[in-house]
Amino acid sequence: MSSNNTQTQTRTTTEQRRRNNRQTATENNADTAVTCPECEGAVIADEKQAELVCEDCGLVIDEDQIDRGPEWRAFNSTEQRNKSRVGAPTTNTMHDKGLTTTIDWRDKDAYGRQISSRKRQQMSRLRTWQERVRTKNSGERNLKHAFGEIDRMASALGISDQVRETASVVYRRALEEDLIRGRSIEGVATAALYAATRLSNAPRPIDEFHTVSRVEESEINRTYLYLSRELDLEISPVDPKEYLNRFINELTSTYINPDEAHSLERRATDIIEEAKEANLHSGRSPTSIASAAIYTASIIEKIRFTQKEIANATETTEVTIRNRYQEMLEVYKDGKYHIE
DNA sequence: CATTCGTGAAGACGAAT
DNA sequence: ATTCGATTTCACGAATG
Repeated sequence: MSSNNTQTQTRTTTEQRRRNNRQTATENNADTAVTCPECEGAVIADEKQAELVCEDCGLVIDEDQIDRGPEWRAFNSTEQRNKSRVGAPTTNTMHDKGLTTTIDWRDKDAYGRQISSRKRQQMSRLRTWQERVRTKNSGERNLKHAFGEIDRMASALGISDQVRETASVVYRRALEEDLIRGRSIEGVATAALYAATRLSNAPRPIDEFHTVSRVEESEINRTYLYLSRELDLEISPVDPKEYLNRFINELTSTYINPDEAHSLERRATDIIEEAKEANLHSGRSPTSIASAAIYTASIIEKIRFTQKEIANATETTEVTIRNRYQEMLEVYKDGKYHIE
């Protein structure tokens, strides 16, 4: 809150100063009125087209001027009120875009004179607080950026608000524990979102995140492991059943009716249970188990899908399905289900 | 012809050293 | 830090229907 205030104040004062400057500038212009070299008529400045034009004969005196005036378009209600966006140019090279004040470390005044010890002490205190405000701002900015990313990715992947919330909490904790240093904001944001889906028992295969996040898959994984270790996130291994819903929806929405989808899912759930009994799941990737179970279910239920179709819908490959589904079928045959 | 099946090479990962 | 073993993926060709 208070940091926000400081910032807006800084901005307003800069703005006012600019505005004053601008006023004196136009006054100066009026004093040294230009006349047209052709007809001696008055020259008017067309700021919109960045031209100096003679009012009488239309001669263009000077063009391609830079328009230093305020922008008169309004982008939000605040801007609409002041109809102005002037201020110091911002830079991305500084974490606060250079909008905060910087206090020199030298104990000199503006004329280079040594300042009194009392002033020196005051300056020292000011520097301390300035640094506090600045770093607080930096953290806030970091969060803002990260939350923006999280929101964007979550929208793209259709992840629920509740999971986003969790992701934000994870990210905030990471920031507080200084785990971001040396890592990209986007990387940590992605990892936090991935962790959140795991924490909320709504896991997504990690490569889905890669499609929306510019960050390499390996980095997402690395950062995720780091976060979960450092933050003691208690994340249980993914149950392949968690994937069934999504995968089957993905697979069936265009092909078959909801009833068939349901029986497919029930059967696949059954198969996974059996497979777990037989310890077929340990060491294998949960997505493999899920997709192989779906393929097996599709055979049993006689709702055939090709391995290729399932592989596409489940972020695995046909080969992996092949390698898994036969042993699943074996186990399942010896269990409740008997096929001819 | 599409689908399924099998294989070897290569990469990633975890556990062990 | 390296090594080893299991898993997954890729690219390919053969078998099947």
